[in-house]
Formats: sequence, C-alpha cells, structure tokens
Amino acid sequence: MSYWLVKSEPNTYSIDDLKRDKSTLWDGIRNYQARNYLQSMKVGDEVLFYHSNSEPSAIVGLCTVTKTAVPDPTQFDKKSKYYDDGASSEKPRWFSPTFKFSEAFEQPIELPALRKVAKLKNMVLLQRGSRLSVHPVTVDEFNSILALRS
DNA sequence: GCCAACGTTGGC
DNA sequence: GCCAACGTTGGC
Repeated sequence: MSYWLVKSEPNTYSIDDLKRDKSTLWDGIRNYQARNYLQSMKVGDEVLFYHSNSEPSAIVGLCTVTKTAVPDPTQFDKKSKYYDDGASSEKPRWFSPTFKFSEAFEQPIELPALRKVAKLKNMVLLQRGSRLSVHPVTVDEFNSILALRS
C-alpha cells in the first residue's frame, strides 16, 4: 500500500465537499509529475487531504483510493477550463483516480505545526517552493502525521 | 497583494 | 537544445 498527499484550495474543493459527496473523481490536475503519481495510485492507498492557500494551510483529513485512474473527462470538454486541445480519447493526456471520504480531522494539522515535527523535515510538502499538488508520503511521515491528530 | 519558485512555451 | 518570457502556485 502507498501513501499520498493531495492539495486543494478549500474554496475550490474542500474536505467538507468530499464528505458531502462521499466520493469524487480527482480531475483537473495539469502537471505531468502529479499526473504520473495519480496514475500510479492503487485501490486502498491512503491519501492525506491538504488545504492550500488557506488560513492557515493545513492537512485536514484523510481519504482512500477506491478506483484507479481513468482519463480525466474535463480534458475533452471544450467548456471546461481544464480542456486540453492536445488530448484525444485515443490519446488522453490526463488521468483521474477516485477518492472516497474517510475522515475529517477534528483539528486540522496546520502547516506551522507540521514544520515543527523533526521526522517530517524531508516531507515533499515542506520543501521550499514545493508546488506539486500530488505527491507520495512515506509510511513514517504518514504515521507521524496521524499521530498529531487530537 | 507581493513575490519566490518552478513549469511551460516558443523563438532562435 | 537553449533560454528568456510568461503563467501559476502558494506561503506569507
């Protein structure tokens, strides 16, 4: 099993939206490295849900991969802001797994708190200038983060 | 709102 | 294939 972290701006799609929807297709990702990670997600993988551009930014919950990636339908939708001219149904470029809501933390684990944890100092999220919106988390990092839940 | 970091685009 | 210009992300 693998562990991941995904970012979302809460005014775009929040953990509460996922809680309400119960399950969601993770679409609209337009970065190749993030795309490759989305494609390698397996059913049962655990995914930390992070609110970016938030006050404060924080890890706010947990979800689970319930379906491996399929072609992201928004790349074919001319009306979508994620439409991609260079993608076709024969040659899709972007892919989306499905996540199921698992848990919303009672207390979000805020970015400053994460920075204080020695074990997390190498975490991708905390690297200077890290903008990657989907990335792997080690099992140690994952467990350290869950241990911070109150 | 500012700006650093980084990815992408396109001219050459 | 280089690299300048530009766009986006995201912390502060």
